[in-house]
Amino acid sequence: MDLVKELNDEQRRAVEQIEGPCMIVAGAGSGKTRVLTYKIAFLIESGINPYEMLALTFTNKAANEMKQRIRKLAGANAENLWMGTFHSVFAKILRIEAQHIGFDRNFTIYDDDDSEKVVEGIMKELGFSTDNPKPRTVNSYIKGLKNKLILPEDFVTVSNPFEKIVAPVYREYQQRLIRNNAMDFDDLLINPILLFRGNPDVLQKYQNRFKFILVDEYQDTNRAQYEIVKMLATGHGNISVVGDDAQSIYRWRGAEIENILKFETDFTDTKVFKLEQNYRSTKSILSLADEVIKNNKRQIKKTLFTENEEGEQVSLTEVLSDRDEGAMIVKWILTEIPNRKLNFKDFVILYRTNAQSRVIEDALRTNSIPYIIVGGVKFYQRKEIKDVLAYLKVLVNPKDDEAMTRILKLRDGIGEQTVEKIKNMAKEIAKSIAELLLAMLEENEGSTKKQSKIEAELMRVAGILKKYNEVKDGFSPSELARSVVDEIGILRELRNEGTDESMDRMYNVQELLSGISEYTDNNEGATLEGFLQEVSLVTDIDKYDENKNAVTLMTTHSSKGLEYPVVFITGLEDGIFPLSSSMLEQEEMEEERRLFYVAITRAMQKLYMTYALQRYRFGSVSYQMKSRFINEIDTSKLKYVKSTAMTRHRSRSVQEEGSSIKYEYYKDAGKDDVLSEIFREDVGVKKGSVVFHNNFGMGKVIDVTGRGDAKKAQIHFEKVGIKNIILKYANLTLK
DNA sequence: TCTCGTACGTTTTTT
DNA sequence: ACGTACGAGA
Repeated sequence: MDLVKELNDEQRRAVEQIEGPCMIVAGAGSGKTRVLTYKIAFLIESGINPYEMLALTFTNKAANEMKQRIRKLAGANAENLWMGTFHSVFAKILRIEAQHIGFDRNFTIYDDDDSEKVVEGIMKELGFSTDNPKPRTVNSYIKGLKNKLILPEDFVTVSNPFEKIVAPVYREYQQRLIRNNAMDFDDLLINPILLFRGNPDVLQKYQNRFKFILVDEYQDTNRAQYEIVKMLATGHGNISVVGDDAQSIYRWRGAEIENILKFETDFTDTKVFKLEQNYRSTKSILSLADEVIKNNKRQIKKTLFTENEEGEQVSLTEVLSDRDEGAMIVKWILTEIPNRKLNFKDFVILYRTNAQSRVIEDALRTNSIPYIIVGGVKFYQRKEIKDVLAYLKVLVNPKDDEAMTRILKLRDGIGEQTVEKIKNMAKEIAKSIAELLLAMLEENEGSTKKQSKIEAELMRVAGILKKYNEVKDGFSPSELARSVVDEIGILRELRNEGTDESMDRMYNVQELLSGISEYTDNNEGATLEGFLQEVSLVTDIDKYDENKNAVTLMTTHSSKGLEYPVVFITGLEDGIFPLSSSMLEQEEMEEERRLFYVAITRAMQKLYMTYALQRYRFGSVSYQMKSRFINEIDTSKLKYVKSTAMTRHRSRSVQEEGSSIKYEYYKDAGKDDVLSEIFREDVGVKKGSVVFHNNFGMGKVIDVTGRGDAKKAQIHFEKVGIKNIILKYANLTLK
């Protein structure tokens, strides 16, 4: 490992700073990951046992990538390193220490949907209406409290009517989770704190174990994460954090930008390193980013610079509609690919909300451009997947009444009423539903009493549980899952349904099974518990394969930490970016601006930005104004174009009263329609015309062959001689 | 309890 | 545009 050669001076200094608190403020594209991985490798080379290090990242993907890189640098030594997201690392620790805080080690992890269901159930039980406030509102308020580390017992002196509902629900919610032997995402961070507070010896154990702590994306840590880090680092004080306050975009989830702003005062004798050289972007992209972010007041002072070339001007385009936006992007992709010798995978299309992806997908699909979409409806949140997982969850954790409720409701003839009855019966004998049903099964054994249909169904479920409880230890997770899926006949059921959606669902279940097989094969001694935990904590971005040759679509949030040669930032409209609900408070506006900054700084070579004058929102046309962020930048430095209609206008007039915009929205225009519209420049390309090509310059057309997509021209260029050009890709201009 | 129709609200962003 | 949640009727 040659630190001097691989790193710049500041990076190297940051890497070599071994002891004490260390804050690395790393501007976008400044080699943050590089520094972090080298630092860990350097620690290992300096003789520090990887077993004594804890590295915390924001996504599993970041953790896996870093692990790989460290392995390359430090070899097998790196194996015992603890590296992962806060959530996964502390889930692991909590399983080990579960008994100290009243849980079993096989606790279930509840996602947001699960939490909301629990909240809804409690609200009904306590006699609150679920119309106003909605369970969802109450749940997210509770999450907010938990993020701020306000426990139920701290939340008693409440004043307003809303909080008077929240307080008892919150209280009961936490108790319910303990009863179900379950933790939600926030508990995975709060419970370590309770564990450490209540058990100083346990805290000491981990303080002694983790002698070196490194935290990535420190600007996005919340109160609980901050407390954990502080507790663990107390004593040795060997804590390195890496982050960029300008890229803090998770305030809504409880992230406190203050954590990074006050790090220096939190930890005495902090060494601060600022990575200010950007290796990613062109000068023109970086200067735009700078222009945007300087409108924010609160930030750590730093000046980003780059030695990269000036590059092409950033492009800003006004399009008429969301559809035009898609068509425009298609056009750009098809011209950039030959121009820059790029592949589909070199492009990313960013948007503020997932809902915006749809129109863009349409444009890509009609033009046969391969794409992958990150985020949106998550695989493990799908109904059919949750249904199967519910069985596995109950087998692992028989106290999980939420999963059990789900199972029961799937059975024929069992509905709300029956579940209510069963729940109450279980409550009376202080048992979980699964425990109760198993006990009933035992009792009924050998009895000849005639069962009602409902009883029979209940006993069938109990029978399945009993059967698999008995054999589960001898089965691998994949064998068990396969067998359970067969038993409940969900694949057959979905196939018989025969609709397109049901077939999709069937494939999803099959995909789940292969996922479990893969997990079983890749992890020695794989357990069902392990798989379920992984499932709860992976996200789309973790599974995202950058090597697949396809255009990527994702939200700006998901793009953090990634880079692409060509970036499209779409929907730069007031109300969308910045999002309207964020336009009230100064703090939130600054966060939106940081998000815009993140989007800009993903780009390496070329950045395209677009806004549409109108787009479909909530099923009807809404007229949009360009983003206020655009007014904050000097558009004369950009290539600013107001485009004319791209897509065919027909079939539906959407002109509205009082609007000066007459616009007919096209519908169902086929691929050829769009292409010929987009590439209408091509129409005039014929023998003898003089044309201009972005790469080759001026030339004269010698011959034209083929038609449609395959239309080619033989052109004699002044500079490079004769070339055969596929017009579809070339974007020639007539002179 | 289920099934079908309709009305309604949804769109932030994610571990 | 879409999914879901709820009510009426079976």
